Amino acid sequence: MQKEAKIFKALADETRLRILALLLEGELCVCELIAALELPQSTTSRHLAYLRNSGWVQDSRRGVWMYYRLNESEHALIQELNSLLAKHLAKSSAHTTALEKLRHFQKEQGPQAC
Amino acid sequence: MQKEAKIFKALADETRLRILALLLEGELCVCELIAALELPQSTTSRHLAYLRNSGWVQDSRRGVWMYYRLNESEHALIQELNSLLAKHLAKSSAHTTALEKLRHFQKEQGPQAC
DNA sequence: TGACAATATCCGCCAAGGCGGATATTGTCA
DNA sequence: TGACAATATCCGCCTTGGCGGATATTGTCA
Repeated sequence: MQKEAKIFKALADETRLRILALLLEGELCVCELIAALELPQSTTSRHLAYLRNSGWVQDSRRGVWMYYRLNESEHALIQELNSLLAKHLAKSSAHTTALEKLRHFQKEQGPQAC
Repeated sequence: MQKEAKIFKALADETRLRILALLLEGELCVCELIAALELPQSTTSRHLAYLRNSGWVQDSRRGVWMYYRLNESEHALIQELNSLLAKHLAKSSAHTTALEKLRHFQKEQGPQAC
């Protein structure tokens, strides 16, 4: 049950919920997340580290860029929670405006123009 | 998304997960929870208040006894999380021993022998 | 190699919330 | 009403973790 508490702790913060909601779209680079969330770089990076440590996301480096994606091979609870998040966070206006920011950033500058 | 974060915050504590797992069995009196969890009365009561404030449980007084049960009429997310909890916490040994403690207390002293 | 860009980590500060003993509240019953 | 039992709340203490600016790390490319 300790493991489960750790998994839920990661969800007990609005910024991390927003990050997970964005990652449901697919893999994203840190600079894309910063642009979509409109948060300072250190804050964004700290939350990503938290999500990594609690088993929610995986990272992979590609040159200077770090890409984060939802962790596919983790605790079954995480997988089922992902479905719930997809269903319940998508409606949120916080999420749709973040998505717009993301699309705009991707069009204007592209991921490699970070 | 703030609402969702509040819902998940309630799950971000092992004691509260244990309480919810017990309440999946049905309505319980505070003294039964104290016996099953083997926690101080003030600690137990505080967590119950937290669960009440975050929409997870309802209470009802019956004489001197306060009974707590899962809140049926809340956010859809809570209902779906209840199913997940039932599936994922039931296996935990922390839960099965708490259940034994509960059964023992109910047999030995009964809820009104608190 | 040196400069730069992307990211991670460090730092000091602060609020939320965990703990359990002490106290207050509330309902019951003689 | 007074005593008691069940529960809630208060209190002081302490840890976790939020924040964002400053600094360290790491990879790239000329």
